[in-house]
Amino acid sequence: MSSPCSRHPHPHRLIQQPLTELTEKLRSKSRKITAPRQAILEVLRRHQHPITNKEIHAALGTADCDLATVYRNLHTLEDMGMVRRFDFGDGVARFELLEEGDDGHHHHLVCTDCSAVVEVEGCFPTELEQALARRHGFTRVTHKLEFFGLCPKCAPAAPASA
Amino acid sequence: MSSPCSRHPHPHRLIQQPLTELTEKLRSKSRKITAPRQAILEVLRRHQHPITNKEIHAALGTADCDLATVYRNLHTLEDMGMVRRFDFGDGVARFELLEEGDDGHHHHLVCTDCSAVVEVEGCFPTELEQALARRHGFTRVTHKLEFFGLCPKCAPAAPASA
DNA sequence: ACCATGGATGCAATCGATTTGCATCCATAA
DNA sequence: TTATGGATGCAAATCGATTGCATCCATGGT
Repeated sequence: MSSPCSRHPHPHRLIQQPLTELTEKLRSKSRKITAPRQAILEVLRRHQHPITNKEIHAALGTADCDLATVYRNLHTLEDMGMVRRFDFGDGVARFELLEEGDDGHHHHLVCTDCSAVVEVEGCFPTELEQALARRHGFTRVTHKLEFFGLCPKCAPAAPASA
Repeated sequence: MSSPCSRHPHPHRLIQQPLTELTEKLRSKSRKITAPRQAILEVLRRHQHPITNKEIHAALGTADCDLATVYRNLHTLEDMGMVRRFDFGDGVARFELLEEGDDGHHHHLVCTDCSAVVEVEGCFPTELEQALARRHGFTRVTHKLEFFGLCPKCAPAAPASA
């Protein structure tokens, strides 16, 4: 779960939207613009990969706020459609800030060793999903999909040596 | 999370392998054949869909054994490749007993309302997975995929009325 | 600018799933 | 039959997440 690999930069999720626009969105939905809330949004804005409540809390630094407040705010932001929740199957929720108009539906390739994350471009073909829905009479069908493997830096041994 | 819908039978996962073969597999890997273990295997054998630790514990009935023992045994069985763990994203682990030679890789379509489960035939195209692995230098790439929606019995309103 | 008010926060307690320490037990091999 | 290491029961501990409650304060109305 530590991240030696996450050091090397992947070109993902550079949020262009300034903090002011984000807080404005809060105001427009009659949410108060508080210090903890702004700080949390700023942390999310700077992060390029899904981040946990605890990580957000740790990153808050000076603008310290209670961990429970972080949890509550992420629920709020999720309800507002400003962040998307991801589940990497390790029992910890992770969140990504969404740009205006982005529904955030995408997937990740996660290193099972160092937790390095690559955002997966493109998505699972929806035809299969629709066929599934039709075949079984389900409606409003969505899916959760994440890929797992060993990243280059965590690969077992040098491929060309020995 | 209750299951009004799970009543109507889906023709899935009828485990043919008798209990004796399963316990034999335990013996072959120098695992002791204890009463709790046999009872747990029998519960798993009868179940056609992923089942939680607590559900297994509840189903044990007479052959009551400690919940911690259920947890420990499912880890053991998972390590032995006899069961497969599934994650429906609700923070509870579920397990399916595997037939001899089955690696258990498949997916489910789960009703978000009543938790009815349909086993999804076929699997996500591995080409995309391999392309992903190649593109990012990952090895041993796998994936987790589950579908979610509303089952026919939980659908909002009668489609033909009103 | 002032006030009232409901949302927001801090703090501690609680919850639910899962794990673990430890003493005891027992299935199995010698 | 014995010893022995795995297995179990029980309780305590972990861990992520939620919640009750008193207090606070951002914001709208005046």
